[in-house]
Amino acid sequence: MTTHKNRAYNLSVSVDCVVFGFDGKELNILLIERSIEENDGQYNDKKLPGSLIYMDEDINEAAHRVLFELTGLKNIPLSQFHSFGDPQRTSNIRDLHWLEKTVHAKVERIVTVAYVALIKINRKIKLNSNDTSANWFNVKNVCNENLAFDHKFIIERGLEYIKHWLKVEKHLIFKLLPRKFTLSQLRLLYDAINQEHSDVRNFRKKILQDQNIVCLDEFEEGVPHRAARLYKYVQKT
Amino acid sequence: MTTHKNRAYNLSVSVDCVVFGFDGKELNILLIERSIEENDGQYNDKKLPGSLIYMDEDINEAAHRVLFELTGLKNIPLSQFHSFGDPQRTSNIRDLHWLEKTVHAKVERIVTVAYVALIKINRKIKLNSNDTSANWFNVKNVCNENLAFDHKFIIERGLEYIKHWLKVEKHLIFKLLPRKFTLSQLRLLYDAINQEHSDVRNFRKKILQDQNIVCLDEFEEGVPHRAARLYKYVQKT
DNA sequence: TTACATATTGTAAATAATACACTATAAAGC
DNA sequence: GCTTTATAGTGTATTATTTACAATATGTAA
Repeated sequence: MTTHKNRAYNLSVSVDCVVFGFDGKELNILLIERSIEENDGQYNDKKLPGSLIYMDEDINEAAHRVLFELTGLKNIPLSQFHSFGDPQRTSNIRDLHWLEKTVHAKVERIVTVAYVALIKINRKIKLNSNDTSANWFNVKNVCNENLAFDHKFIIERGLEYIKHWLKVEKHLIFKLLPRKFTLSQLRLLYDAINQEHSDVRNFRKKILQDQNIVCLDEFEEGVPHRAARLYKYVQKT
Repeated sequence: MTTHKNRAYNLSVSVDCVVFGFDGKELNILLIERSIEENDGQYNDKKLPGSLIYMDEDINEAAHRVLFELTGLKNIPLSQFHSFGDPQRTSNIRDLHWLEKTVHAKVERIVTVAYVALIKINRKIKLNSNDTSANWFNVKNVCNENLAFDHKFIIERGLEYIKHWLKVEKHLIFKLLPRKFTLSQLRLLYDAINQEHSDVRNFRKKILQDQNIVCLDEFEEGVPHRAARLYKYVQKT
């Protein structure tokens, strides 16, 4: 067993937000693109919206603050899902230098508390700042991207978490859809999250049992084929 | 919104273990009883097995180490379930003083990462040390106990977590039972966790579908009535 | 021998899940 | 206006799962 000399009362705690959106076809995730100036040129990569918490700040509040600061998103229901505390997760010198420059302080080790959120993809995202900008990226392609720290791992765990979570709390899925949606959109979203291909008729049958899903007298517009009926989700007591 | 002056790079991170056991009738939890000497006499309360992590220690490793140090339990499968980071959770002066005395250091604020475990209640627990001792307590009565920090809240969340978790990963429940168990024990455990009263026949029918539960040619002994058959759980591929 | 306590067993009804293929409607191209 | 194309929308039969419900069996103790 390793021997440990010091109790850790001078490490840092951060929050990271794994925010999912749905573009009608595929699941997307909100990432911060960053540019790092280096001796041998510029280095570009992506990271989760996240930062260190303040000394007198609740971690949940911190998650909301950080998400707002980096993306402009406000009042997003964030759910804590896991904390990551491998000492090696901050071992990449590039990440550490960037962070120390950003927070103007020496950072030794960071334990991060990760949150997930499901939001509508058409929400307005903050405009680019000097060296970072927030954007949506297809979750499927994330494995090919350059990601900071252990953020690729955190995203995978976040994805597992929502998959599991939506099995139990089915209504949460509507947070990813526009207020008025078609049953095809809903089905494609189900299938995107659960990586399956569900039967159209059985899906409609099951879904329409839910009294919270109400049929509207409106139809989608601007499609080059028969327009689908719109539905909305209303939470009933 | 509150204004925050300092990034937190000098706070502490702890781990706390919510360890459940089953005594055949009720769900129990492993708590540390502690005695605090004060000017006006002795103060007794209980706390979760937990402590600060070391500076170069993984949080999962820390949870195992701390549980071993405080209870003597080794190789317990611990699952992280939530982190608690309200700055007010360490606002009780008595808790803070006790902790600072224990770790020989000044502590300002602690974010704790909580873990759950399900274990057999007959596992040997470490003998009492000078001012603390680990013991089993009925979960139902925990709300009437004196508990340190926000440990009452953490236990409630831990209980919700295992309830939810056992719905998905049903085999985990066997970690709470002796290797050989009766179907009544299993049913009482189910009911204790889920706060329900299941039908004897339907329960047996459903349970015995599981090929991993195998019927033994042995019966319980020393009961003042018809002895029940024993079963064991074997993980099959 | 009886009282007591818990173990053990089956069936019918209701509900939920699955498999499966054709018609309807709107826009676009000709 | 006719055809093509693309997606919307619909029903039924089969199987699997869940639920409700009560009498007999077997051991100890009085």
